[in-house]
Amino acid sequence: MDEQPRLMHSHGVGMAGHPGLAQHMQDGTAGSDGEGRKQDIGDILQQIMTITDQSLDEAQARKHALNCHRMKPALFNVLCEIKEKTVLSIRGAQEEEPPDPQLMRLDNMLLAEGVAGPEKGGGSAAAAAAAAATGGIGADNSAEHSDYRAKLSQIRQIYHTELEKYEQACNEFTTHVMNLLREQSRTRPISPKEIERMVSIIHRKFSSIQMQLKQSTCEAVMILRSRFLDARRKRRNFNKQATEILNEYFYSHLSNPYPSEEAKEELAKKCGITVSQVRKIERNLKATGSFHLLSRQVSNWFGNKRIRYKKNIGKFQEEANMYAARTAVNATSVSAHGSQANSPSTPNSAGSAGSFNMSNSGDLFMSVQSLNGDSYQGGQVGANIQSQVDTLRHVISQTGGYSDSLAASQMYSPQGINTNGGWQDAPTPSSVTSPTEGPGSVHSDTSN
DNA sequence: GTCAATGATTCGCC
DNA sequence: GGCGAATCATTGAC
Repeated sequence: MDEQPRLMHSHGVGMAGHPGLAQHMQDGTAGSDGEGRKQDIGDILQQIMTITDQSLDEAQARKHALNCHRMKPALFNVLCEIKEKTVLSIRGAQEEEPPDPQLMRLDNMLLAEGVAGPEKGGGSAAAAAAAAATGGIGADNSAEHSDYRAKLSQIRQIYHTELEKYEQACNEFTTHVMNLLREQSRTRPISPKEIERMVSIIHRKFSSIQMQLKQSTCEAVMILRSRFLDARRKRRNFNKQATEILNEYFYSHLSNPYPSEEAKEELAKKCGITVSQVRKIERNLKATGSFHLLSRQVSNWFGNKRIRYKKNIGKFQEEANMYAARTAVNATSVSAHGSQANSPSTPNSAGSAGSFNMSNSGDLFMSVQSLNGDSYQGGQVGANIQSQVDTLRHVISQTGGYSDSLAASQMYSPQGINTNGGWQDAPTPSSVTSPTEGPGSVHSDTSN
């Protein structure tokens, strides 16, 4: 096989038309027998076209014959020209792609997280930034912090190792392909531009793999952050007292268990929201001027309670009975004492605004009274009658022969959940007091 | 370790 | 913006 360089640039391509062929023809083979040459070219093309239909041995033999053919250099040049034109037309549309916005986002995020870019404390800085962003992690969580930093540093290390591997693999593969193409250029027309294009394709492929690596790293960082910083991870069960307060309210307002914002705040205060939670909330209140956070946990609790109660009334029957009985006792007490409810001398009377004192854990009944609004509403005992009646009805029904839980659960339906699955008589939640109050009703005492 | 309970979040709807 | 519903994630009992 001849050893002349077959890269297209070395063939002096550039004449109009088919200069390679023309050159060959001018080299003494043109002019005399034009018909014979046409026949030759026709034969060569025919052989090329049918080469894939032949067996390997046959093809090899034909290939050898083609390589030795006197017209081969000219044909080779023609093919080079055609190919170059085609490749250039393809390339035209692919020049200078803009940077991928997704890749930019990933890069920015990795930089922000301290995974990409110079070390400069890397994970530590990111952990500190994350902590600052959440604002909820103090010195008491320094152990978790160091753990977080360690894990982030681990991610960073893995990311850089993998990145190096990818870059190395990319370079190796590019070199390999270039060598291969140079080798193949001996037997088929391959232009340097084509090689260049192939290299850029390889780089694009590897950069897409790199993007996957960056994506995975981002995901890992996100998971790590959620693992250490997600509020859900800080979940603590409410203490028994708080649960009882909330349950008292829920079951005593079963016909409309939608506490107003004020009621939620009041409940939140009265429940055992931890000191740190309260402090955090207070900080937020100062910073934002919003009072919604204060009752967020209460809202969550009621949201969960409503849906879980509705889903499985039977399961909550016993609990409902217990709280209903307490409230019933409360109601009975209210009825029995009648006017005394307004007496300033009565601990839970109007005179004791904000006297809802759950520190006296033995006085749940009192708590219910307060929560039902008696002590807030300045003697509007009647305003709370509806919820008391609700629970009384329930207790009376319970003692009236409902033994199976299904029947018992159905018993609740008319007073609480309607047939559509919604809460019956559920107007816009207004206050901590009975739903029978007007929509605009608010506590007279929210200073507590 | 399993599993039920439960607080918190997310999403779609109104 | 609040709610219901679904889901996640943790706790605590066993």
